[in-house]
Amino acid sequence: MLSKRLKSVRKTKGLTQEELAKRVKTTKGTISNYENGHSTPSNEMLKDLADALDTTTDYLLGRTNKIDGSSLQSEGEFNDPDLQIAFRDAADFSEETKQQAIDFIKYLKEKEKNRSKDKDKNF
Amino acid sequence: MLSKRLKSVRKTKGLTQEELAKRVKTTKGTISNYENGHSTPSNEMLKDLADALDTTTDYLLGRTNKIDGSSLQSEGEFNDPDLQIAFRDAADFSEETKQQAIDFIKYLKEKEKNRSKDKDKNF
DNA sequence: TAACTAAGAAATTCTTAGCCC
DNA sequence: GGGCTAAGAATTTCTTAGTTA
Repeated sequence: MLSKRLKSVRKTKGLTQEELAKRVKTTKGTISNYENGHSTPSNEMLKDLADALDTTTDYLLGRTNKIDGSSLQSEGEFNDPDLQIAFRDAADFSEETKQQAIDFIKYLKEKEKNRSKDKDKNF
Repeated sequence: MLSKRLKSVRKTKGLTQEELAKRVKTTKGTISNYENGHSTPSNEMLKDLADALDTTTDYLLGRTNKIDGSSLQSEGEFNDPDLQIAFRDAADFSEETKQQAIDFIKYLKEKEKNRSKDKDKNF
C-alpha cells in the first residue's frame, strides 16, 4: 500500500527517485526499495517523505484517501473554545493550583465513568 | 515524540499497556518499549495503534496537533503532561461535565488572581 | 496490578554496486 | 538519465523473564 502511494505521489509531483531521495537525505536505491516493497521507511523517514511530498503519513500508509496534507496540518482548531481558554488559563496557574485543576478533572472523569457504566453494563 | 503521544493517548482512553497490547496483537513489553523510546513501531503497527486509539498516524508521529475530529489539544502550549492528559479527558466529557470543568477552572483563576494580589499578606 | 528494562535471538533495513531499459 | 535488485553489513525490533513501585 505504501509502495503504490509513494510512487504515485512522487510521480504526480514530477519528481524522480533521485530527486526525492535528495530531499529526504537518502539514496535512490532506498526509495526504489520502498516503492517496490523491499523495505519500508522508518517512522522518521515516513514523516520526511510526507513533508517532501506535501501529503500525510495517513495517506501514504493507506489509512485515508485524502492526499493533501494542508488540512491535517492546520492547527489551532478546537471544538470547544471555552474549554481551550480554560486550559490555557490553567497552564499559567501556580503548580499548586494547577494540581487542583488536574485533580478535579480526575474526579469528574470518575464520575463520568460511573455514569456510563450504569447506562450499559456489558462487562 | 511518538512515545509521549502514544502514552498520553492511551491514558486518555483509560487503557493499560496490556489492554492496548491485546488490541494490536502484541505484548505489554513491546508497548512499554514504544512509550519509553526503546523501539518504534513498524508502519503496520503504527496503523494498528492509530486504529486502536482512534487517532491518526500523523498525530502519533507529531506531524499534526489534531488528535482527531472530536478531541484535540495543542502540545507545546502546555508543558505539563498531566495537564495535557486532563485536557484530553475533559474534551471527552459530556457537555454538562465539561461545563463543570470549565467553571471550576474559572473559579481557580479568580483565586489565583487574589492570591497574587495578597502576596504581602501572610496566610 | 501496572510498568520498566536487560539481553540475546530474530528480523529488517541500508548501502553498495552493478545491471537493464 | 531513470529505475531495479542482490548480498552482506549494520542496525533495529521483538521476546522473555526478571525487577520495581
